[in-house]
Amino acid sequence: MKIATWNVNSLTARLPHVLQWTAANPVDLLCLQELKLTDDKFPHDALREAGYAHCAAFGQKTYNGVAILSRHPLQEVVKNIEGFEDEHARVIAATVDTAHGPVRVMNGYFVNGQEPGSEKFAYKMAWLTGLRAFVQAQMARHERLVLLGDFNIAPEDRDSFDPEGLRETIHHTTEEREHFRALLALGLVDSFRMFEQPEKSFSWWDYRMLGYQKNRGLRIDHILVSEGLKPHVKACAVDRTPRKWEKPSDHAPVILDIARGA
DNA sequence: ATGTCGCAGAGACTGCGA
Repeated sequence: MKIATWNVNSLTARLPHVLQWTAANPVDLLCLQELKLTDDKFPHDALREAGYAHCAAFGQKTYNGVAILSRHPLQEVVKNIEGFEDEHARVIAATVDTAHGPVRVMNGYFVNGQEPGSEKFAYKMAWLTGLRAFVQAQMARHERLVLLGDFNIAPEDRDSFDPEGLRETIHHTTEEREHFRALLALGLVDSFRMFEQPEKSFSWWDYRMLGYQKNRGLRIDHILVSEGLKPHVKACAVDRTPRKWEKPSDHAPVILDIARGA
């Protein structure tokens, strides 16, 4: 079974990319962030034709918005963080049945935070604290759990094209990295780091300054798996292919491969 | 230091968020 995450930076603008990518990569679940559309505009028909008959969407106008596209039925859909009031649509969770039992999938568009010291950074910290409590509660109920999405955190120096020059700037601060480690401390594993990866592997590149062409990127899109799921993980990789297409999202998809049966 | 996007509400560009 394959599960992917992709910040599409507007599903309206990127629907052709999603259809082209899923045609070549028919993953079982595709978790999207930054839909930038309301639920009444969600393209259910086009996605059903692409094989995703079971979509759970949580959108809003202009900003944010997340969705889980699935080839299999979804159960127990939850929107946003239980116990944390939020005006933004940033989290959607659902359960999918697999050959080795149910898997809980939590898809998040984490707060960007703009700049350390800003109000938006304070919101990012509060949001991360709220998310952690919610993930902990979900983990208590779901042994096999995936937390994935656009974390807007580069966890380590090797996840940034310029760790020295960008030290303690947004995505790189000690506080953000401590939040990331606190999520791992709940019993989650960064599936990407379970495997050998190319040097300078990133998932996001700025549209400006030829960021992609110069590989000036960050690894901020992650797939964390619970200990109960870890033995079944076969692979995790970034697919840079759609970042090279015309009018791309600034993010590339990350794909997790989980063994069937087991 | 921002040379890029996408969106909204205007008003044929500007501001915002990333």
